[in-house]
Amino acid sequence: MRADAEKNYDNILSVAREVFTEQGASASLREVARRAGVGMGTLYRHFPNREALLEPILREGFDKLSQKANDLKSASTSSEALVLWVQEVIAFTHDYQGVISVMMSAIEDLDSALHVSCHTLRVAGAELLIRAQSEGKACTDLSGDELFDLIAALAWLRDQPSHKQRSEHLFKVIANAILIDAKQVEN
Amino acid sequence: MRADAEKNYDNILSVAREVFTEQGASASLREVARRAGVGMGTLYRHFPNREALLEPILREGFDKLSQKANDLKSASTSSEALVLWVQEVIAFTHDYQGVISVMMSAIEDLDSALHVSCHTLRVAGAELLIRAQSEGKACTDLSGDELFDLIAALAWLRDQPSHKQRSEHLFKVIANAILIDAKQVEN
DNA sequence: ACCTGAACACCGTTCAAGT
DNA sequence: ACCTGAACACCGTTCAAGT
Repeated sequence: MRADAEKNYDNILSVAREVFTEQGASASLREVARRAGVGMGTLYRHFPNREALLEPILREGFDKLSQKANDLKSASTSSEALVLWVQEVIAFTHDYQGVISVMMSAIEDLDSALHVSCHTLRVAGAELLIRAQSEGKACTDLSGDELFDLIAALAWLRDQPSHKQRSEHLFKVIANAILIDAKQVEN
Repeated sequence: MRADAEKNYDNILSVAREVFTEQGASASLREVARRAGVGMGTLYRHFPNREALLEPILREGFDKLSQKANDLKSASTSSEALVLWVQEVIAFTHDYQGVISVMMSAIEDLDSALHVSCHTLRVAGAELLIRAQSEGKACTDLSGDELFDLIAALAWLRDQPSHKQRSEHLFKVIANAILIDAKQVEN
């Protein structure tokens, strides 16, 4: 890549992170180009669509979440690790409002630029679930895909104008539904 | 209202129902005006915004759901009534993809044309919950508002491209989490 | 009273023209 | 190679002009 192109690429990306954080994952791409001081064609040359632009931004966060999953495996009990990790994922998606819908579509769409990273994230969660299940700490009546659906539903709820507090209580209700025997997730 | 105006009003409404069913709750209003054969000004005169247009359409469905809630009170046990009604609500919102987000906003926004109908619907659900709770069939650890949040989260999940089957199983997992002692919702 | 449709300010996406 | 920005086809919303 030519030096000027690389500079544009990096600049667009860092502006996009800003704009998506401020205005959510469906913010105007024109606004990104404007703030980055490049023409629309330059943006489209580097990132052919919105998902291609979200990909490097989200992947960075997803990688940290996968790392976190590994850390939790050694630092916590299997059920604690599961609960804490799910909370981390929800908190992360909340930084880019509306991104959870994009992720849910990407996971179904093999051609999406986001497909691989989203799939990888889901696998990281499934591993924590399987670990808890094998220790008899989580319902075996739940698949990794279903766990991800639950995370998505809770993340969506967290994005709604309805109170954050309710969403936290519901998180506990659902956590207690999928965990076995553990002392109840404290109120 | 003048006769020609009333005719336009009715026509716009029935076209809107069609379009929202086909393309979801955020379908193009221009498209509605086009299909109804009226100018944009006419549409805006009768319905100053999208929610005003959704209101009569949704209210009709909400009224049926409230009726259904009453019917279920006499026809079923309190826990069955609750579960069946929640399923009805989810099925209804699925007819207008994306409408659940609009409903969630409207319930927070006192000025929304949809506020009253959404609030009423939530109260109907809360009554079924309270009834089940008073008979010891549902967790007392749950408010009517939280029940509605759960319904919304499940409805959102149902709208995602991810499999319908998973969303049904998760429904059972969550139903069993909020009901007490009842024989498990069958698989 | 009520209706029409052009006008305005946005958007995503493409592509000829420039360097 | 890469960039620019006008062009195109959409959108929601408003409003002067018509009946």
